[in-house]
Amino acid sequence: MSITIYDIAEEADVSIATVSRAFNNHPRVSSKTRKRIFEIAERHNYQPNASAQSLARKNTYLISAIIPMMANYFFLEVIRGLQDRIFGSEFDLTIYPVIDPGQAPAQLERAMQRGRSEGMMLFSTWLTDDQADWLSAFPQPVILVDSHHELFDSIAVDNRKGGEMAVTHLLQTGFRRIGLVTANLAAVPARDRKIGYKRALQKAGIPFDPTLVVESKDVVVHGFSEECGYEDTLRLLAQAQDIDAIFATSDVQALGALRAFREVGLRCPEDIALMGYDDVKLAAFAGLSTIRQPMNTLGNLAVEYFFKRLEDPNAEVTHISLRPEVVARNTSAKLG
Amino acid sequence: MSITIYDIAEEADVSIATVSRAFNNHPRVSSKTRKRIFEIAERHNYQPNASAQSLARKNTYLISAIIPMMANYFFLEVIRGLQDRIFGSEFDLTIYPVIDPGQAPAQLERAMQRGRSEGMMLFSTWLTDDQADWLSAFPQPVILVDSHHELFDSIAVDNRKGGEMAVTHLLQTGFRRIGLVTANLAAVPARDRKIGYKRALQKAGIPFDPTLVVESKDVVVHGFSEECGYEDTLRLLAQAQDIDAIFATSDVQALGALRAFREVGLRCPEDIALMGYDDVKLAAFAGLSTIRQPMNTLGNLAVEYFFKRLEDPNAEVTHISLRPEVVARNTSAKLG
DNA sequence: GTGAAAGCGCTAACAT
DNA sequence: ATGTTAGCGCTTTCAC
Repeated sequence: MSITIYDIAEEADVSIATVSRAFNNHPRVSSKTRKRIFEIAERHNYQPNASAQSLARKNTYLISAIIPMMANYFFLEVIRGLQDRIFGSEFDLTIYPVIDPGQAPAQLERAMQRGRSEGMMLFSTWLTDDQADWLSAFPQPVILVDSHHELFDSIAVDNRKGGEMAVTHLLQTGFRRIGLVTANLAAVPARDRKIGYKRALQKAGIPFDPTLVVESKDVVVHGFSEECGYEDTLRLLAQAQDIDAIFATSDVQALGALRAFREVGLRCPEDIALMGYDDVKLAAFAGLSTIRQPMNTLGNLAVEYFFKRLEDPNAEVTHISLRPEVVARNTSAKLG
Repeated sequence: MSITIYDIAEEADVSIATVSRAFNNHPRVSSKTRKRIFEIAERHNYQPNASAQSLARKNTYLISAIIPMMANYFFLEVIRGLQDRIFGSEFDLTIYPVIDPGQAPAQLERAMQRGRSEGMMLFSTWLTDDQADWLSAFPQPVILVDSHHELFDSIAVDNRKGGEMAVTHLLQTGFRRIGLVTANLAAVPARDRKIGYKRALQKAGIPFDPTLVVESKDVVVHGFSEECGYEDTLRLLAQAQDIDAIFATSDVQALGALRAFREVGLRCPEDIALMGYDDVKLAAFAGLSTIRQPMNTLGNLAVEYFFKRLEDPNAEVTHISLRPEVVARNTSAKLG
């Protein structure tokens, strides 16, 4: 088999304890033997066996992140935030990707297995109470990112506020008949953004008009796609009267809306304004006004709270709600 | 501490061996005791310790994938391909993200540590010979994806062919003075695509004109960015005579080119045509003609060859070269 | 400063 | 069908 601590010990004519100490930078190893050990290890390309270390130490120095990868750009930025904060620590990040929602439970189970990692960060996944109970039975920390449940520390962006900000921005720019192209309301973020939409109208004293709202019935990606945005926008345009602006619950949907506009010959923002949500790279390119989520911060804080929880498992549960930000570009520009 | 196989054994009044067998679906456990064991395990929320299992089995059932995450959309699709093929197997995928190229060596070392995984798939990373030697000293399989080195199995897309196809497409559509906006030639894919560019010209009997070429000097992302594409295109337009088309070595650069066109008042494709490379989502939205890489297939094959190598470590090294595909959209449309 | 030895939690012969 | 036992490769007391 592979070379072990025993082989090194034998060749260096010391005990395995000394070899182990040398590798763990234990102070009480004479620099002479330390040097000899390293030299031999180097020569044999020796590396400690991670499983054996974990077993003996009862520690893996690994953090699992479970990330649904449908929201392509969003999670990339979040991962960047994770890495920034983790790099330089003793810890290492491993990502369990979830492509199809059906894979989530299996990945959860794997990530939580004892001896795999110290705990996990779960992204953009809404837990049922059953799942939450199951998870909370584990001793390892679980941090929720971009979602919420009372049992776990969570870091999320305030979607209601974000929805409200989007619509308020449109109102302040001078638009009045504002439509909503929303993803499937089975998705909590969509639901929250819609609540924000209504709240903004209410604050402005504008009555809610259901003919100005279309909801995606898609269940695969919950309507968070260009195609859905395109179709739903066409539906909305067909049914709505005097509409002069649209708030779409994501940037990709908004891009679909833009395509729909082009197709029916509407200029944006001259004939109809548009707000997206997320601020993905595409948005800047398309000149799309949108609501930016602090994705890097999300990642940073996730690691932060993970470490906190690791230190003090009994600390009170913390919920952080970050504020999104309006990014005004072309599609919501004031006219004249 | 946490509950172990011993606790279960004691409570079920059997030996640990029986408990182990029950969990590993060994046939020779009476269904009565099996049931009892499961019941007790369930009650205590028992899970085997992964480190202990790996140590005893000498097997982790884990595959490491090292993925540089700068090329945002590309790797997403590849991961999808990986997952598709891996899901349902005994194996599990863990991703070691590389955000900053400087993190790569550390991640490599971690992923290759014995007891961590069965081996790794390394994405879009060109190995120096020293690195390759170092890696090849490990017994674990290493599969190269989107890059190439003679020592390892590799799966890549033929970038020379792709470059040639892009330019040939432009020529066939009727363009003659074709410029090249290339990423830093330190990046092997850029180099290969440029070779393709030259080859296409040569086959068409058109002499190579260096004033039609600009290369990014960026070293961070090697010029694969919208900003670089924008600036380099402006440079090219300033120096080139009678240019009627541009081939950019990536879609993001091409988007930058599009912005540059708008800025100097050039219509595309009426005044100048454009080809990108990759076929990211943005490309379809922008109506950008481009070269599509079979990203899903790349992921699928990576797993395929990983398993093959695991089965037969001494099999001959395989190099697969996939063919890209022309996607003709608006920016290379024939006029009139 | 170094060694001996007892685990860590599990698997897998080898018995019975 | 089940138990005994010897590892797997390492860490960590406790001696000296």
